[in-house]
Amino acid sequence: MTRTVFEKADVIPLVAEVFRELGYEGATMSKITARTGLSKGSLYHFFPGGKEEMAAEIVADVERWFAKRVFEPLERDDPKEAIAVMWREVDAYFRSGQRICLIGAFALDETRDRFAAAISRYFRRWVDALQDALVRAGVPRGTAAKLAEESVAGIQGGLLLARGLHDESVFARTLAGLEERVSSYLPKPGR
Amino acid sequence: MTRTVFEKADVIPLVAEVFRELGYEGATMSKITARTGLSKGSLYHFFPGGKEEMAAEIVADVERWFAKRVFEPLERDDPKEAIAVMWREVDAYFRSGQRICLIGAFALDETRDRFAAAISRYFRRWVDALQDALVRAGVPRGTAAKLAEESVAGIQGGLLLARGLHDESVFARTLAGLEERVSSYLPKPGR
DNA sequence: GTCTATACTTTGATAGAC
DNA sequence: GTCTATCAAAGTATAGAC
Repeated sequence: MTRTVFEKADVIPLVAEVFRELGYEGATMSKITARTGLSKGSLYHFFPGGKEEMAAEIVADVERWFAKRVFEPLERDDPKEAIAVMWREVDAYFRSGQRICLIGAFALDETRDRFAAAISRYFRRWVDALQDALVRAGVPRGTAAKLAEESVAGIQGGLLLARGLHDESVFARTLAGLEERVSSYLPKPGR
Repeated sequence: MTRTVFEKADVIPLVAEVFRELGYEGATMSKITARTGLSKGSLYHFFPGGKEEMAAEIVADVERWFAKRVFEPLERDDPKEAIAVMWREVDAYFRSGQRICLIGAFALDETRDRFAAAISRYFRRWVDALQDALVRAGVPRGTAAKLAEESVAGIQGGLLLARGLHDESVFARTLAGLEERVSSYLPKPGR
């Protein structure tokens, strides 16, 4: 008999995928046990607070991932390079449009109110970090603010439309279009 | 004693608002009765098929609304004028960012699979109608395709980001940015 | 077309054995 | 740390009176 023993760090991404696919309300305990292979006993062992605690930890985990791979580079590294890294990381994270943004999905219904602070912090930091990088790259502040907001919204919209149309290539084109547009505003050898 | 008697046509927008706010799974019968004031008896009278039938009729209703106010004008009327009408109607429909797109929200989780055909038809027609109008307005086909996809994705992303940030002005800026961008591609007195 | 009362299922959560 | 068994609450849906 094979028995798999998990640590919490292994469990989070597993459960996260279920919430991502089904949404907060759709992710029932029985669906989570069925799709992860973990029993209710195990799940409540890791998350005594139940669903709410699970989702909160998942949101925090997503936030940490983006902070490390996207936000911090934008805030700290060479801006043009960090922006290039962003397009690459975002494409990989969302599996070129096959995956949606869990935090974006939570934002759309009243699930938002449960995690309002974390959700707005996530989007706020993304927009601000991108804007900051653009300014450091030489883009005027006002233009940078517009481009940053447009990019984050565009990414979310591209994911949504790709899913709605059952056509992941929509996301690839969205990302390529945004990258080209942003690049055209970068001074020097950009355009 | 006041007793309100409804017709189905009055009930649909009422119930639609609950689905829009709570999502398909979040919109439980008791929440629907609580928020609409209609009892379960009335609801099952109008929708014998229960939740699934309600949501299907709501999706069809949204589709009809957009067909009449947005898609048909884009397909039929003076293209530049129809595009201008689109920005105006979309802003009004989504209450300048205070409301989200029910069909977009359905697209994000597995609710999509229940209504896959209607959802993809809605987005497909929107993108195609806009592209068609742009072509008729003199924009090259490839550019028009890109702009149309970008606009529909942008609108959805703007709604999502506005909600995530608790800041409806994001949607106003998104819409203004898209309109300006699209206009810049229109020949003649556009730019 | 409205409603309340009821049947039955699923849900979230707990207890306790291994 | 894993699991199964159990419970109260909430879920969908139905029946039938007005």
